[in-house]
Amino acid sequence: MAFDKVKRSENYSEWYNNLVKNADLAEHSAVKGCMVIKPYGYAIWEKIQQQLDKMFKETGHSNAYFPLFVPKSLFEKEEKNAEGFAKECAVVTHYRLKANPDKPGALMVDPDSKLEEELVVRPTSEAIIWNTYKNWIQSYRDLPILVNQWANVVRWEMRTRLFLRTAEFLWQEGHTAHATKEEALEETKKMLDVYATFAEEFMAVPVIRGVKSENERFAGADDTYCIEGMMQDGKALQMGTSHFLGQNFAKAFDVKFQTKEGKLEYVWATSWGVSTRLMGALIMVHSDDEGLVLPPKLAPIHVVIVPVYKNDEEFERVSAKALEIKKTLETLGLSVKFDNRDTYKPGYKFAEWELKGVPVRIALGPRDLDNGVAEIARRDEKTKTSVSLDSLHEYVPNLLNEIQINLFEKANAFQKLKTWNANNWEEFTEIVEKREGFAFAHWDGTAETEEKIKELTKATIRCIPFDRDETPGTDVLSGKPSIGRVLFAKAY
RNA sequence: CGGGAAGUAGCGCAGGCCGGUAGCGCAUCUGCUUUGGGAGCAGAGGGUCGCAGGUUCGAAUCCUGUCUUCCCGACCA
Repeated sequence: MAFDKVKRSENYSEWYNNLVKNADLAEHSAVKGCMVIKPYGYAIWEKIQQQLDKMFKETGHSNAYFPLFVPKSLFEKEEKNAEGFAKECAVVTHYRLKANPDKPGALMVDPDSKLEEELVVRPTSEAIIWNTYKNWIQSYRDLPILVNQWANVVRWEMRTRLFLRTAEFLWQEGHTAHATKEEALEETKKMLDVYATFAEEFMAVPVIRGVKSENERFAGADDTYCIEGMMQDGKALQMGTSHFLGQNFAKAFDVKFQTKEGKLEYVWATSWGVSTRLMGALIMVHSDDEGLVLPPKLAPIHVVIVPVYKNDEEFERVSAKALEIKKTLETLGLSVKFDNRDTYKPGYKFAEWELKGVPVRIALGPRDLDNGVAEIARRDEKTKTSVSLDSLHEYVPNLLNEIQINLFEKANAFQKLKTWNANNWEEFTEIVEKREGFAFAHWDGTAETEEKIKELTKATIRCIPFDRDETPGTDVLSGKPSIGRVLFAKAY
């Protein structure tokens, strides 16, 4: 185990990279831009999946699975969507290898195995799904269709970072079909709320909900809703999107249904997704120089028990009590690890479990047993207290709740601290470039101004918040009239 | 995809200019002593120097190509 000591405040991106590797979350693979998610990192992703999946089911959705490959002819049907993704698609052109006659032991693509039609490796699944939905939908009785899939997708990125942007990543994509525009809009909003609730209540990350500007909108959508979180370097991270697709895909794939009145109409669509990028957010929002800090609700291990002892006899004594505590806490639904490795000293274990972000540590030694207590350390505040053994079954669950709340409140306070109204260009550049935070500023609503601001400062419109200040004003750059403030920030 | 840097033991690095067959710290293994914040001592094991060519009697070192990573830029539904 390596314990790299690059401080968060000194080099944020190096700190992030080291943390991902040292906490055993993920590593690079032999494939450019693709990562290996290691067991501990994957365990966190599984917690994320389980909770989201539950929330999807509670809102009436079912899981299904669609193919990895999309025939090019289907992919290109919805023009804007195809255009948007064209530059980053992996394409399968052949289906066979053969021995290379010039190089013993080497293989080559068999030129005789060229596919009649190229297959696009899905960067997203709208095309294959809408081609399928066409067969599923005849009448209003077939609607709505509320389907989600957990899958991998590929986007050929030029510059990658573990979890934040990789060529292949894991995500879920919901794809729904509705009889009316109102219902589809309601679905779009509902799923964004699911994401926001998940981010705030489970990841302990406060998010700003809003609509994307036309520039930032999903290609093929009429509207894209999003949640945006603030990382500890003041940059924004898009943590989830929900798209109102209008009738764009229904028209492209000719998906019509017969209404009660017997008329044929195009169906209305939504799609929504979150990805392994959430892992990046989780890491960047809470962690510190000691390593990962996990909110209890997503921690694979809630409590680690570290025994302290001098000899076999003491170990036996401490061990017996530790196992008893483990059992008690597990009965309460907690995940408890008893670190009884004899090959490491307590101090080493403390540091290791801190690196891995385990929310609560219980240290237990002979001295504690004599006093009927255990030493409880919380990862978020790095404080320690002695707690009576008799009260652990109440103290620990309460502490976990407190940590969950504390992490959200700290993140929330940080976000508020680093968010300002920018009333003129000077203030705007000061906030975005020097103070490194979020700026609520007036925007004239044009793509030109948006582009220009991006060119000058690298800040983009993260979203037009749903609950924005709608006091009219003048654009921070162009001086033209604005009907309300929008959220600007540098983004990942 | 453009500019810069890097790749040598599991991890972090030295060696490279001036070619002679590889070293340090941590980790690992064995033994003893240890164990309340990253243990000590003694001994041991582990590397075709990213990969492929080339120059040379001889290449980690020089040359060419290639792959991967990092930083900056362009791109990022």
